[in-house]
Amino acid sequence: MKRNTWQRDAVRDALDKQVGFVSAQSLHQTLSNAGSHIGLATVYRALAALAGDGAADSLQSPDGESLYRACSSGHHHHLICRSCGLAVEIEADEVEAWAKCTAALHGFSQAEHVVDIFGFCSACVPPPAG
Amino acid sequence: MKRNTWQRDAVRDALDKQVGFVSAQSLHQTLSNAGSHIGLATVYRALAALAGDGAADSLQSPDGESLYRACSSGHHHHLICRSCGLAVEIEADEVEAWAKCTAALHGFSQAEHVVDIFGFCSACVPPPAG
DNA sequence: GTGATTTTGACAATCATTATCAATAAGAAC
DNA sequence: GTTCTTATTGATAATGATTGTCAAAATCAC
Repeated sequence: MKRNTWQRDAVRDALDKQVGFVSAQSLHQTLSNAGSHIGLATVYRALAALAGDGAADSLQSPDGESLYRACSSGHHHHLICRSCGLAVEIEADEVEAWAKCTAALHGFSQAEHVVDIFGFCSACVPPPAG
Repeated sequence: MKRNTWQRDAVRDALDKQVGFVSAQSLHQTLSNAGSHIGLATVYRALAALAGDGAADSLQSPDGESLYRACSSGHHHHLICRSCGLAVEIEADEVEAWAKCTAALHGFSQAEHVVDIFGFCSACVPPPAG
């Protein structure tokens, strides 16, 4: 049976307070700074559990790190600022339909899609192109 | 000045022969098995260079590994089989337009998008749904 | 409270990737 | 062809995120 622990709550709460996506490492730092003595492995486990339950979204940063964010509900996508981490949830019915259709057309089953946009938000100065 | 080496050619050739996406590690294995004494770090460098030149596509697997594939040209997306690695290049003008528009709507600049679909191709038996 | 069992946490282990740096080799100049 | 400059290689160490281990602690049912 699944048990409730203050650690899991702490992770959930901390994730809720984040504006954008955060790594497990970073969230552990945040919790530690706030005085919590939670273990790093526990943060990893809690985040994985949240993601599994659909209570959190996870994605891979371009650097290959796993990032997490409190998830409002259901399946959706994001527009993520490379600089400040700001994440905007995107309604993408259009893309959902396209993805489903494309997968089916090619005979693919159990298709999951990764659709995210990384860029610089209006508040962040983009570095010189080139 | 950029110099030509057999190592770079070997990596390019090996990548061309692959059906789907491969990791740097895996490509290095392949080359080694074929009798090549190329170094692992060199494979990483060559792949990064190819990706930088637009001669290869790279993406992150759900496990956080960087995968590479010889790239026909331009920007496109993929439908990737989790089992056999088969990758189908997808024309996604629709999604391109959507991504560009969405980023602009929210004031994002220098937007890059990640759009890939992972699933099981018709030749591969999907594991029992959990 | 008691007991069965899940969960935690410190640390070791793993794994992909990157940095280091002396040795090598490509290409230019002659 | 020889010589020189310097980009490139490769063996290995270093890094850094993530996962495994397992005894100790905490949770929930009773």
